[in-house]
Amino acid sequence: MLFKLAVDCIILAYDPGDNQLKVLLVQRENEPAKGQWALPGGFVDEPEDFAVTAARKLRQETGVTVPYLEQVRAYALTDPTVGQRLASVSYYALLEWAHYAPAADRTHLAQWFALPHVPALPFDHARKVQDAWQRVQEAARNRPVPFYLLPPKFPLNQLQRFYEALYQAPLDNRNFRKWVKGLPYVEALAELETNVSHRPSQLYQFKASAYAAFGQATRLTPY
Amino acid sequence: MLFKLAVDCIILAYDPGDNQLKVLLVQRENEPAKGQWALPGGFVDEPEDFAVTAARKLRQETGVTVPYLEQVRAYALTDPTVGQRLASVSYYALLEWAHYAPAADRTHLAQWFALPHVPALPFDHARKVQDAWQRVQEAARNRPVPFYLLPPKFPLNQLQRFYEALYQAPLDNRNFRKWVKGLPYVEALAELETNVSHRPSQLYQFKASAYAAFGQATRLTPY
DNA sequence: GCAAAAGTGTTCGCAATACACCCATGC
DNA sequence: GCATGGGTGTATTGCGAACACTTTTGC
Repeated sequence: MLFKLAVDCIILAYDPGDNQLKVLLVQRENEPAKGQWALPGGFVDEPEDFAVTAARKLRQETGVTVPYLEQVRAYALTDPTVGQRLASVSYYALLEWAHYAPAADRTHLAQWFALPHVPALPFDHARKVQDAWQRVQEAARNRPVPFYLLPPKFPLNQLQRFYEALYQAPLDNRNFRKWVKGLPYVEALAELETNVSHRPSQLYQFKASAYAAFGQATRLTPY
Repeated sequence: MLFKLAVDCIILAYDPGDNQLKVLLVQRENEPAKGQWALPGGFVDEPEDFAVTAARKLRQETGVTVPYLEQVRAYALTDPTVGQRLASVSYYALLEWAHYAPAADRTHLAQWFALPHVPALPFDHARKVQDAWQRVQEAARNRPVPFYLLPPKFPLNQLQRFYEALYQAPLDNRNFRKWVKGLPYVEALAELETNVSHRPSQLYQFKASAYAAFGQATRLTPY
């Protein structure tokens, strides 16, 4: 028994404009579900690792090049209208918001949607988005996820709002700052925001070098 | 491009005899890797969910019926000698040691191997075992994994040795017992071990009813 | 001077860790 | 009575949680 194999990409970015985690969707140009918003992806049609296929499809459809893709899981397509046997493997990627620069030769219209407000999605894409989101939440407990999603320099309150968006829960500002200051891989810069109509915030950055040693020892998520 | 899709099963059980987590392997009866120990599994050849296929293959090859299977992830088979495109999806299951009762009509010789000492495995099976083990370790942080692996009645020290086997790390006996006694879903029985040449241990059991409420709140893993 | 967001300390309770000896049984 | 594994308590420490006001800037 043979299968067509599809890959789906859940591209996530943190929009500092409205402090929301967003997922990139494309408008389908073919049946089924033509015209609807859906996850970018496509059928595996080259003898290469699925992640490579996923990155290529993503590049074609959205014009975005992502640095890496992390597998979420495989799904047996349950749609009873498809006669042929189908399976799909989904991947998530974390993208810095400012790096979103769709190439001109993309084949689909792409748009960001805030995670708690994604539109109704065809097939099992809604579930895939949920699964991926949950995986990122879990990943953030073991790895420095915000490193991939925040700009190189950021104020602490932005980091806090990122975590609030990721876990959809408010955090105590003082406890949060206390926690961050204990982290070995976040360092303060001697630089302030400018041109804001309120007290300017100090900027921070991630120290990539300090990551390697951690992951087990220090707590990576805020309270 | 079409794929043959395989499923692989990582069946885990806790052997109270030597206090080790073990994985069930079968001896391959066909090429490639004929005669070697490998994970039970096979090609998906029916239009059904992969997990169902996995359970059926498992039943055929080892004679074991497992209550459920949990997906680990999908793999693109990287073996360059296979001309045809192959993918595989692996599943793990947790089995109570005493429930291992292979049916007579099984097609392969099956044997348990202690997790830290699995033999060299063909294909990418070694990696699959490692991935599955890690997933079980993670699952134990959110779900009552020992419930599936220990007998209905067990002494506390057996539970401790299970956790020590799972995480390959020694635990402090007094702290462990203190922790267990705080769990709402482990209850002491008015029953003792018998016929042991030392002080008999008290038996405990899991209270299935108390699981539902937890998973987030109470810490599920020992120190 | 006012609006808007940044930044700052302390207290309390509990959970995590470390640690050494007595107990009950079979032989 | 001795070998074997089962069982017990306390003190310390550091982290998680709760909580309200002052500071700096642009306009």
